[in-house]
Amino acid sequence: MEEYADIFRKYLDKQGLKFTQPRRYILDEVFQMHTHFNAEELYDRIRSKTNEISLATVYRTIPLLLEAGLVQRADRSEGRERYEHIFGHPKHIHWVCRNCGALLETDLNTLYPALAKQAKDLKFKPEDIELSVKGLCWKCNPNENENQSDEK
Amino acid sequence: MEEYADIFRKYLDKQGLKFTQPRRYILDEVFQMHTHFNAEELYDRIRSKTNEISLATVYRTIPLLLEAGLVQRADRSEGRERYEHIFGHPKHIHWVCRNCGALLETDLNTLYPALAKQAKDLKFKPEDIELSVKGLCWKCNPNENENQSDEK
DNA sequence: TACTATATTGAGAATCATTTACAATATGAT
DNA sequence: ATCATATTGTAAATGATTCTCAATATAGTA
Ligand SMILES: [Mn+2]
Ligand SMILES: [Mn+2]
Ligand SMILES: [Zn+2]
Ligand SMILES: [Zn+2]
Repeated sequence: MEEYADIFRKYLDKQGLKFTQPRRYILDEVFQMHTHFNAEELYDRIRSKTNEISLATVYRTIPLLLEAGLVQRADRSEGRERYEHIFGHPKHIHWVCRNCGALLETDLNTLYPALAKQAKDLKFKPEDIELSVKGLCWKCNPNENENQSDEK
Repeated sequence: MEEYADIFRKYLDKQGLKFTQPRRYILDEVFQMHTHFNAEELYDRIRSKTNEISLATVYRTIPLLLEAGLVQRADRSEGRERYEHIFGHPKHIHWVCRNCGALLETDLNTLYPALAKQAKDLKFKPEDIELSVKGLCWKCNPNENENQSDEK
Protein backbone atom coordinates (compact mmCIF):
# COMPACT_ATOMS: atom_id res chain seq x y z
CA MET A 1 0.00 0.00 0.00
CA GLU A 2 2.19 2.80 1.25
CA GLU A 3 4.90 3.42 -1.22
CA TYR A 4 7.39 4.34 1.46
CA ALA A 5 6.89 1.00 3.18
CA ASP A 6 7.79 -0.82 0.00
CA ILE A 7 10.87 1.28 -0.42
CA PHE A 8 11.95 0.60 3.13
CA ARG A 9 11.28 -3.11 2.87
CA LYS A 10 13.28 -3.31 -0.33
CA TYR A 11 16.14 -1.43 1.22
CA LEU A 12 16.16 -3.68 4.27
CA ASP A 13 16.02 -6.82 2.15
CA LYS A 14 18.91 -5.68 0.08
CA GLN A 15 20.93 -5.19 3.24
CA GLY A 16 19.91 -8.48 4.81
CA LEU A 17 17.99 -6.60 7.49
CA LYS A 18 14.54 -7.35 8.87
CA PHE A 19 11.38 -5.32 8.72
CA THR A 20 10.50 -5.46 12.39
CA GLN A 21 7.60 -4.06 14.34
CA PRO A 22 9.58 -1.21 15.90
CA ARG A 23 10.84 -0.22 12.48
CA ARG A 24 7.26 -0.17 11.19
CA TYR A 25 6.16 2.11 14.00
CA ILE A 26 9.03 4.47 13.32
CA LEU A 27 8.48 4.51 9.59
CA ASP A 28 4.75 5.19 9.95
CA GLU A 29 5.22 7.95 12.46
CA VAL A 30 7.85 9.61 10.31
CA PHE A 31 5.40 9.78 7.45
CA GLN A 32 2.53 10.98 9.59
CA MET A 33 4.56 13.94 10.68
CA HIS A 34 4.94 16.88 8.37
CA THR A 35 7.44 18.88 10.30
CA HIS A 36 11.08 18.59 11.15
CA PHE A 37 11.69 16.29 14.09
CA ASN A 38 14.52 15.06 16.26
CA ALA A 39 15.04 11.57 17.59
CA GLU A 40 13.39 12.16 20.92
CA GLU A 41 10.34 13.89 19.51
CA LEU A 42 9.85 10.99 17.19
CA TYR A 43 10.24 8.58 20.08
CA ASP A 44 7.73 10.47 22.23
CA ARG A 45 5.10 10.48 19.50
CA ILE A 46 5.40 6.77 18.94
CA ARG A 47 5.47 6.16 22.68
CA SER A 48 2.14 7.93 23.06
CA LYS A 49 0.62 5.20 20.93
CA THR A 50 2.51 2.10 21.99
CA ASN A 51 5.15 0.95 24.40
CA GLU A 52 6.81 -1.34 21.92
CA ILE A 53 9.59 1.05 21.13
CA SER A 54 12.77 2.39 22.69
CA LEU A 55 14.77 5.51 22.12
CA ALA A 56 17.82 3.46 21.20
CA THR A 57 15.91 1.82 18.39
CA VAL A 58 14.80 5.18 17.09
CA TYR A 59 18.42 6.29 17.03
CA ARG A 60 19.37 3.07 15.32
CA THR A 61 16.66 3.34 12.69
CA ILE A 62 17.13 6.91 11.56
CA PRO A 63 20.37 6.13 9.70
CA LEU A 64 18.56 3.34 7.88
CA LEU A 65 15.83 5.72 6.77
CA LEU A 66 18.48 8.15 5.58
CA GLU A 67 20.27 5.43 3.66
CA ALA A 68 17.01 4.28 2.14
CA GLY A 69 16.42 7.80 0.88
CA LEU A 70 13.19 8.19 2.84
CA VAL A 71 14.41 10.79 5.28
CA GLN A 72 16.87 13.62 5.04
CA ARG A 73 18.72 15.71 7.56
CA ALA A 74 16.86 19.00 7.83
CA ASP A 75 18.71 21.16 10.31
CA ARG A 76 20.29 21.26 13.72
CA SER A 77 18.69 23.24 16.46
CA GLU A 78 19.35 23.29 20.18
CA GLY A 79 22.22 20.88 19.74
CA ARG A 80 20.13 18.16 18.19
CA GLU A 81 19.93 16.85 14.67
CA ARG A 82 16.56 17.27 13.05
CA TYR A 83 15.16 15.34 10.16
CA GLU A 84 12.22 15.33 7.82
CA HIS A 85 10.69 12.74 5.56
CA ILE A 86 10.94 13.01 1.83
CA PHE A 87 7.48 12.72 0.31
CA GLY A 88 6.49 15.32 -2.17
CA HIS A 89 9.15 17.20 -0.24
CA PRO A 90 12.08 17.26 -2.57
CA LYS A 91 15.14 19.22 -1.59
CA HIS A 92 14.24 22.74 -0.61
CA ILE A 93 15.76 25.84 0.88
CA HIS A 94 15.28 26.46 4.59
CA TRP A 95 14.79 30.01 5.77
CA VAL A 96 15.15 30.22 9.52
CA CYS A 97 14.28 33.31 11.51
CA ARG A 98 16.88 33.88 14.20
CA ASN A 99 14.39 35.79 16.26
CA CYS A 100 11.19 33.76 16.39
CA GLY A 101 12.48 30.49 14.99
CA ALA A 102 10.00 30.51 12.13
CA LEU A 103 10.87 28.07 9.39
CA LEU A 104 10.03 28.78 5.77
CA GLU A 105 10.71 26.51 2.85
CA THR A 106 11.10 27.35 -0.81
CA ASP A 107 11.97 25.64 -3.98
CA LEU A 108 15.56 24.83 -4.78
CA ASN A 109 14.95 24.44 -8.48
CA THR A 110 15.72 27.98 -9.50
CA LEU A 111 19.24 27.51 -8.20
CA TYR A 112 19.98 24.29 -10.03
CA PRO A 113 21.26 25.79 -13.28
CA ALA A 114 23.89 27.88 -11.53
CA LEU A 115 24.85 24.95 -9.31
CA ALA A 116 25.02 22.55 -12.22
CA LYS A 117 27.39 24.84 -14.04
CA GLN A 118 29.73 25.02 -11.09
CA ALA A 119 29.52 21.28 -10.62
CA LYS A 120 30.48 20.75 -14.20
CA ASP A 121 33.45 23.06 -13.93
CA LEU A 122 34.60 21.23 -10.82
CA LYS A 123 33.85 17.83 -12.36
CA PHE A 124 31.97 17.19 -9.16
CA LYS A 125 29.00 14.85 -9.07
CA PRO A 126 26.45 16.34 -6.66
CA GLU A 127 24.30 13.95 -4.68
CA ASP A 128 22.94 16.00 -1.86
CA ILE A 129 22.43 19.72 -1.43
CA GLU A 130 21.86 21.56 1.81
CA LEU A 131 20.99 25.21 1.69
CA SER A 132 19.81 27.21 4.65
CA VAL A 133 19.45 30.92 5.12
CA LYS A 134 19.34 32.50 8.53
CA GLY A 135 17.97 35.94 9.05
CA LEU A 136 14.81 37.75 10.03
CA CYS A 137 11.36 36.80 8.90
CA TRP A 138 8.77 39.27 7.86
CA LYS A 139 7.24 39.57 11.31
CA CYS A 140 10.55 40.03 13.08
CA ASN A 141 12.04 42.59 10.73
CA PRO A 142 10.89 46.01 11.96
CA ASN A 143 11.86 47.80 8.78
CA GLU A 144 9.87 45.45 6.67
CA ASN A 145 6.55 46.23 8.29
CA GLU A 146 6.56 49.87 7.21
CA ASN A 147 8.45 51.57 4.46
CA GLN A 148 12.17 51.53 3.96
CA SER A 149 14.15 53.31 6.67
CA ASP A 150 17.72 52.23 6.86
CA GLU A 151 18.57 53.07 10.43
CA LYS A 152 21.92 51.86 11.68
CA MET B 1 48.61 46.25 12.40
CA GLU B 2 46.50 43.23 11.71
CA GLU B 3 43.09 44.36 10.66
CA TYR B 4 41.41 41.44 12.32
CA ALA B 5 42.93 42.34 15.67
CA ASP B 6 41.46 45.81 15.44
CA ILE B 7 38.09 44.38 14.61
CA PHE B 8 38.23 42.02 17.53
CA ARG B 9 39.39 44.69 19.93
CA LYS B 10 36.60 47.00 18.86
CA TYR B 11 34.06 44.25 19.25
CA LEU B 12 35.32 43.40 22.72
CA ASP B 13 35.35 47.03 23.80
CA LYS B 14 31.82 47.52 22.64
CA GLN B 15 30.77 44.56 24.76
CA GLY B 16 32.76 45.62 27.78
CA LEU B 17 35.03 42.62 27.36
CA LYS B 18 38.80 42.49 27.61
CA PHE B 19 41.41 41.70 25.02
CA THR B 20 43.35 39.12 27.01
CA GLN B 21 46.42 37.09 26.20
CA PRO B 22 44.54 33.83 25.60
CA ARG B 23 42.17 35.61 23.25
CA ARG B 24 45.14 36.99 21.35
CA TYR B 25 46.64 33.53 20.93
CA ILE B 26 43.35 32.19 19.70
CA LEU B 27 42.76 35.03 17.30
CA ASP B 28 46.25 34.80 15.82
CA GLU B 29 46.09 31.06 15.38
CA VAL B 30 42.71 31.29 13.72
CA PHE B 31 44.14 33.64 11.14
CA GLN B 32 47.27 31.64 10.59
CA MET B 33 45.21 28.61 9.64
CA HIS B 34 43.70 28.44 6.22
CA THR B 35 41.55 25.37 6.68
CA HIS B 36 38.42 24.46 8.54
CA PHE B 37 39.11 23.66 12.19
CA ASN B 38 37.30 22.47 15.27
CA ALA B 39 37.78 23.66 18.80
CA GLU B 40 40.20 20.96 19.81
CA GLU B 41 42.36 21.26 16.70
CA LEU B 42 42.63 24.96 17.35
CA TYR B 43 43.52 24.28 20.97
CA ASP B 44 46.21 21.75 20.02
CA ARG B 45 47.84 24.11 17.59
CA ILE B 46 48.04 26.90 20.13
CA ARG B 47 49.18 24.46 22.78
CA SER B 48 52.11 23.43 20.63
CA LYS B 49 53.36 26.99 20.94
CA THR B 50 52.44 27.96 24.47
CA ASN B 51 50.86 26.57 27.59
CA GLU B 52 48.95 29.71 28.36
CA ILE B 53 45.71 28.43 26.99
CA SER B 54 42.96 26.01 27.92
CA LEU B 55 40.37 24.19 25.90
CA ALA B 56 37.59 25.84 27.88
CA THR B 57 38.83 29.23 26.83
CA VAL B 58 38.92 28.16 23.21
CA TYR B 59 35.31 27.06 23.49
CA ARG B 60 34.43 30.32 25.17
CA THR B 61 36.18 32.46 22.58
CA ILE B 62 34.80 30.95 19.40
CA PRO B 63 31.33 32.45 19.94
CA LEU B 64 32.96 35.83 20.38
CA LEU B 65 34.79 35.49 17.07
CA LEU B 66 31.55 34.48 15.41
CA GLU B 67 29.74 37.46 16.87
CA ALA B 68 32.55 39.75 15.82
CA GLY B 69 32.16 38.50 12.26
CA LEU B 70 35.72 37.19 12.10
CA VAL B 71 34.85 33.51 11.97
CA GLN B 72 32.00 31.56 10.51
CA ARG B 73 30.66 28.08 11.01
CA ALA B 74 31.96 26.00 8.11
CA ASP B 75 30.59 22.50 8.53
CA ARG B 76 30.10 19.68 10.96
CA SER B 77 32.11 16.52 10.56
CA GLU B 78 32.57 13.61 12.92
CA GLY B 79 30.15 15.10 15.35
CA ARG B 80 32.08 18.31 15.80
CA GLU B 81 31.45 21.83 14.69
CA ARG B 82 34.08 23.20 12.37
CA TYR B 83 34.86 26.81 11.69
CA GLU B 84 36.92 28.96 9.37
CA HIS B 85 38.11 32.52 9.51
CA ILE B 86 36.71 35.16 7.20
CA PHE B 87 39.52 36.96 5.45
CA GLY B 88 39.23 37.31 1.75
CA HIS B 89 37.03 34.26 2.33
CA PRO B 90 33.53 35.59 1.92
CA LYS B 91 30.66 33.16 2.03
CA HIS B 92 31.23 30.31 -0.37
CA ILE B 93 29.81 26.99 -1.39
CA HIS B 94 31.32 23.86 0.12
CA TRP B 95 31.63 20.80 -2.07
CA VAL B 96 32.43 17.76 0.03
CA CYS B 97 33.41 14.43 -1.46
CA ARG B 98 31.73 11.64 0.47
CA ASN B 99 34.44 9.23 -0.60
CA CYS B 100 37.78 10.93 0.01
CA GLY B 101 36.60 13.87 2.09
CA ALA B 102 38.03 16.38 -0.34
CA LEU B 103 36.71 19.87 0.23
CA LEU B 104 36.26 22.29 -2.63
CA GLU B 105 35.05 25.84 -2.37
CA THR B 106 33.42 28.03 -4.97
CA ASP B 107 31.87 31.38 -5.21
CA LEU B 108 28.37 31.96 -3.92
CA ASN B 109 27.84 35.11 -5.94
CA THR B 110 26.24 33.53 -8.97
CA LEU B 111 23.43 32.30 -6.74
CA TYR B 112 22.65 35.59 -5.10
CA PRO B 113 20.19 36.92 -7.69
CA ALA B 114 17.97 33.89 -7.44
CA LEU B 115 18.20 33.90 -3.65
CA ALA B 116 17.50 37.61 -3.44
CA LYS B 117 14.37 37.18 -5.46
CA GLN B 118 13.06 34.46 -3.18
CA ALA B 119 13.98 36.50 -0.14
CA LYS B 120 12.03 39.42 -1.48
CA ASP B 121 8.98 37.29 -2.13
CA LEU B 122 9.16 35.92 1.40
CA LYS B 123 9.89 39.34 2.86
CA PHE B 124 12.77 37.61 4.58
CA LYS B 125 15.93 39.49 5.47
CA PRO B 126 18.86 37.09 4.89
CA GLU B 127 21.85 37.47 7.15
CA ASP B 128 23.71 34.22 6.76
CA ILE B 129 23.76 31.61 4.02
CA GLU B 130 25.04 28.09 4.31
CA LEU B 131 25.27 25.98 1.20
CA SER B 132 27.00 22.66 1.00
CA VAL B 133 26.91 20.00 -1.66
CA LYS B 134 27.84 16.43 -0.94
CA GLY B 135 28.77 14.05 -3.70
CA LEU B 136 31.75 12.64 -5.51
CA CYS B 137 34.77 14.62 -6.51
CA TRP B 138 36.49 14.27 -9.80
CA LYS B 139 38.94 11.68 -8.55
CA CYS B 140 36.35 9.54 -6.86
CA ASN B 141 33.81 9.47 -9.65
CA PRO B 142 34.73 6.55 -11.93
CA ASN B 143 32.55 7.73 -14.80
CA GLU B 144 34.12 11.10 -14.81
CA ASN B 145 37.62 9.90 -15.53
CA GLU B 146 36.74 8.50 -18.94
CA ASN B 147 33.89 9.38 -21.27
CA GLN B 148 30.26 9.43 -20.40
CA SER B 149 28.76 6.02 -19.64
CA ASP B 150 25.59 6.16 -17.64
CA GLU B 151 25.61 2.78 -16.03
CA LYS B 152 22.98 2.25 -13.34
C1' DT C 1 52.62 53.65 39.40
C1' DA C 2 49.29 51.72 42.80
C1' DC C 3 44.44 50.59 43.52
C1' DT C 4 40.14 48.55 42.39
C1' DA C 5 36.10 46.90 40.35
C1' DT C 6 35.28 43.44 36.97
C1' DA C 7 35.96 40.30 33.55
C1' DT C 8 38.60 36.06 32.69
C1' DT C 9 40.99 31.95 33.27
C1' DG C 10 42.16 26.92 34.07
C1' DA C 11 40.69 22.58 36.00
C1' DG C 12 37.61 19.61 36.55
C1' DA C 13 32.81 18.43 37.15
C1' DA C 14 28.41 18.42 34.86
C1' DT C 15 25.40 18.07 30.73
C1' DC C 16 23.21 15.78 27.48
C1' DA C 17 22.68 13.87 22.73
C1' DT C 18 24.05 9.82 20.68
C1' DT C 19 26.34 5.04 20.85
C1' DT C 20 27.26 0.79 22.54
C1' DA C 21 27.35 -3.77 25.20
C1' DC C 22 24.83 -7.64 26.22
C1' DA C 23 21.43 -10.99 27.27
C1' DA C 24 16.69 -11.93 25.81
C1' DT C 25 13.60 -12.01 21.72
C1' DA C 26 11.75 -11.56 17.07
C1' DT C 27 12.13 -12.48 12.22
C1' DG C 28 12.28 -14.93 7.81
C1' DA C 29 13.77 -18.83 5.54
C1' DT C 30 13.77 -23.73 5.36
C1' DA D 1 8.11 -26.06 13.83
C1' DT D 2 13.11 -25.23 13.75
C1' DC D 3 17.12 -22.44 13.39
C1' DA D 4 20.60 -19.17 12.32
C1' DT D 5 20.70 -14.30 12.64
C1' DA D 6 19.32 -9.85 13.16
C1' DT D 7 17.09 -6.92 16.60
C1' DT D 8 15.56 -5.09 20.78
C1' DG D 9 15.41 -2.79 25.44
C1' DT D 10 18.04 -1.49 29.28
C1' DA D 11 21.60 0.59 31.18
C1' DA D 12 26.13 2.02 30.89
C1' DA D 13 29.58 4.45 28.05
C1' DT D 14 31.11 8.06 25.13
C1' DG D 15 32.37 12.47 23.83
C1' DA D 16 31.67 17.26 22.59
C1' DT D 17 30.41 21.27 24.80
C1' DT D 18 29.12 23.96 28.89
C1' DC D 19 29.38 25.27 33.52
C1' DT D 20 31.25 26.11 38.43
C1' DC D 21 34.33 28.41 41.20
C1' DA D 22 38.38 30.08 43.34
C1' DA D 23 42.54 32.37 41.67
C1' DT D 24 44.25 35.95 38.36
C1' DA D 25 44.57 39.38 34.71
C1' DT D 26 42.91 43.59 32.69
C1' DA D 27 41.93 48.42 32.10
C1' DG D 28 40.49 52.50 33.94
C1' DT D 29 41.33 55.85 37.70
C1' DA D 30 43.74 58.29 41.27
MN1 LIG E 1 12.25 21.13 5.46
MN1 LIG F 1 35.25 27.00 3.70
ZN1 LIG G 1 10.70 35.67 12.97
ZN1 LIG H 1 36.84 12.32 -3.56
